[in-house]
Formats: sequence, structure tokens, C-alpha cells
Amino acid sequence: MRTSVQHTINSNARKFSIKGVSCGTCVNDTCLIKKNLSTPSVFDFSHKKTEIRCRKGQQFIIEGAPVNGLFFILKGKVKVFRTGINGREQIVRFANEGEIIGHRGFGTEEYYSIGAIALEDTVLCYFSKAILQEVLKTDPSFTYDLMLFYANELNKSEAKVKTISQMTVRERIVDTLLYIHRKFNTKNDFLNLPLSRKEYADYAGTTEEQVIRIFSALKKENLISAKGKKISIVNLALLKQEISEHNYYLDS
DNA sequence: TCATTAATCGCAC
DNA sequence: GTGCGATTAATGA
Repeated sequence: MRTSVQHTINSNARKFSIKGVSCGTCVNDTCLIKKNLSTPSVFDFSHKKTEIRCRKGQQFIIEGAPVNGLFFILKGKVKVFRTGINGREQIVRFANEGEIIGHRGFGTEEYYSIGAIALEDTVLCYFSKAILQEVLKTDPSFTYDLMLFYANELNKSEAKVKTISQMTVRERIVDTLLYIHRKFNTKNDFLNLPLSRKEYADYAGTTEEQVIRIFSALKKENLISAKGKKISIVNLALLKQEISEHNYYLDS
């Protein structure tokens, strides 16, 4: 009891102390809130956020927990996953700055069907369900943007079903590498998101061992190079060519 | 340095 | 392709 009171006080104190980081000065231009900030109701709404800080590896959405709001990534990177049979993790997607997390649980769902873990130290903007519903009902352009976002997510999700069900393991892993590459780009020639072999496997729908095997094959073929978690793509064109026949499309 | 944790590899199914 | 166990490399307290 005492700790929960303490926590409330702390989070309130934190909210005031970082008041300076408003949506107006945010650098994430792709954020839906930032894009609609010229609308007065969205502008007011943007001040009702709570900032949440997560350390690397910290889980901020737990599968099965009640839905109570929506997260936007202010800074950092996140993986969204679902636990499957035998406790195996299926990574649904990776999310970058400016993106929305927990939207699937919004709507009529009562409980989150996914979990989310910060892949690095991350700052989240959090809006409660009630606050969000209010702005959705008053501002059509914001709601419309959010609807487009949902449609897009559904499209990607359907594309991923095809990827996992019809591609070979090697193709799925190549696809994963390209996905990380186009979504997070590179830094000093390495993919700008250090992932474990297991995380590649969880996204590609295979096992850690397969990832290791395919990686070493790709290294031998001079398509990629890898030093631990630092992966760099040596021959992007050839990798793309490998899966081009599956007419995959860019899902940002 | 020692103790974990992650990455590989080999082998059976 | 998958799963398990042994070995080796990397990381970090």
C-alpha cells in the first residue's frame, strides 16, 4: 500500500520535471501526434502524456495484462512479441522512434495479447485510454491518420503470414536481415540494432541454431559479415535478389 | 579474474 | 529442419 502511494508521488514528480519535452519540440516527425499538432484538440491532448522511462531489457507491456492506454516511442527501440507453444517467443515486429505500441490492445480488447520489451534505454509517451478516446471522438483527421496506420499494420501483418508460411528458413532469415536494414539502417556499416541470434530466430520463425547456420553460410558467400551482434550487409543487391521472386514489398 | 551469457558446432532424429 | 549437449568466445561484475 505504502509503496503504491510512493510510486504515484514519484511518477507525478517525474511528469512535472520533464514538462519541457513537449510534442512541439519532439524530433519524431513521423509521430501521429506530432503530425496533427496544429489541430487545437490534439495540441491540448499532447500535454496529457506521461513519460515512462525503461531500461534496456525492461518489459513494459505484459501479455494478458489489462489494457489501459497507448504508448508512443519518444526515444529508443522496442520489440513486440507474442508467446506461443512451449513458451516460444514470436516477435511480431520491431518498433522505432515515433511508432505506436499497444494499439492492437486498444479498441474492444480488454487484455494485451502481446508483450513489449525495450531493446535499449527507451523513453515512452503514454496516454491513458480515456484521454485517447476523447481526442479520437473530437478530431477526425487524427482519427483518420490512426485508421490509416491500423490498415497499414494489418497489411504488414498479412504479408508476414505469407513470409513465414511460404518461404524457406534461409529466405526468412534474409528477409529479416533486410527488414532490420531498411527499418533501422546502418551505423558505421553495421545494422543499427544489435540483436541476438535468438531474436533473429524469433522474428523469422525459426531456431537460434538455424540462424547461426544460415549466418555462417551467408558469411562464406560474402553476402554479410558478422562480429558477434554486429552484423553488416556486404551485398545488399544479391540478398534482395534472393527473395525478390516472392514479390515482397517494403514494410518500412 | 571469475562467473555468466551468447555463439558455435556436431550429432541424432 | 529441429533439438540437445558440449565447447568456445564474449561480456561484465
